Amino acid sequence: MEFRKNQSAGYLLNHLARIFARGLSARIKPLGLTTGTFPALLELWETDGLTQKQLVERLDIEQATMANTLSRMERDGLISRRKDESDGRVQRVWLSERARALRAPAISAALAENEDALSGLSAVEQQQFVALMQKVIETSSGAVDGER
Amino acid sequence: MEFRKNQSAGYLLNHLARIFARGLSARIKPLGLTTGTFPALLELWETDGLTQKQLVERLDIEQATMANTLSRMERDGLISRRKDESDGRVQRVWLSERARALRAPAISAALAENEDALSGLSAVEQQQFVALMQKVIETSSGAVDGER
DNA sequence: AGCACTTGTATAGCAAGCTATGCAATGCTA
DNA sequence: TAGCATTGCATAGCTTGCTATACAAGTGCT
Repeated sequence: MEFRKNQSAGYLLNHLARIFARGLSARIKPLGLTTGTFPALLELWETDGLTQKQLVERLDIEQATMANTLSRMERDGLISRRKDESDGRVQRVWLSERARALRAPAISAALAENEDALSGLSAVEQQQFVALMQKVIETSSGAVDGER
Repeated sequence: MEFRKNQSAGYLLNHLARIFARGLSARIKPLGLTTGTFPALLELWETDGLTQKQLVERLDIEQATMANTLSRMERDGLISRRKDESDGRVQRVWLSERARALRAPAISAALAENEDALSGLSAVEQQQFVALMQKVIETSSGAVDGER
């Protein structure tokens, strides 16, 4: 049985994701942010007032995880959740002033982490890498419509 | 501030790692295995009797996580941990017969998941993708000596 | 209108990741 | 040899991911 962990995409992806997450976590910790809040914040910075369901769909994250993440974010003063006016089941998520103020430093941290972690690749290789990842995501069953 | 999540390596890696983990998890569940046990099993299938510390180093996983994972594996009858003969602090990890018997089906599952998830890439692109990931790992501060 | 079905969200539980801490064993130095 | 520093591992706690379940609100059908 021929199996080499460093030839396995699944193994390498898990390892890389952990490396990046550690790096990002260290950079955003001084901002009082954690990695799990980041994707949600990215969406909300673009469009405030999204429903939890919209976040779930856009980010391909399970509903229960999102509910828990949003609870923590509300606990930490990043968001508030308010019931939608026309549908009593729906919660809309609104950013706090604090969260809005964190946009620039948080994004700087993420860009710096990406730059740092990819510094061993040439500019062309970096583009290739990103393009290949995009393609795998688009062609996998986990694809989220309109991911861009 | 120009930030697009689908241009961010960190974001894409987190997403891909989750997609692969979901797929692998579903495939190894019937074997009674979970994704976190997989890397440790891979190492132990190659070399039985490794210490926890060796596993931690080889896999770039934090000691506490490894201790907990090994506890669960022992609970599930996959391994046993025994004190080293010459150093009272050291625990050596030994595979059970059950774990040995799971090697072939588990590796088949992983190979199938990789093949499936990467099916949208050509053979050349797949090689490129793996090579790029290897390179990022090797050049990052998370590199593990002799990873192969 | 009443009921069955669907939808959106919260909660419980487990795994897997990390940081922090504690304790026993070992190694080093005066 | 004794004291201190270091090492290996277990445990606590939190976050982040998933599956499963429960409940209320909403929708659609008869």
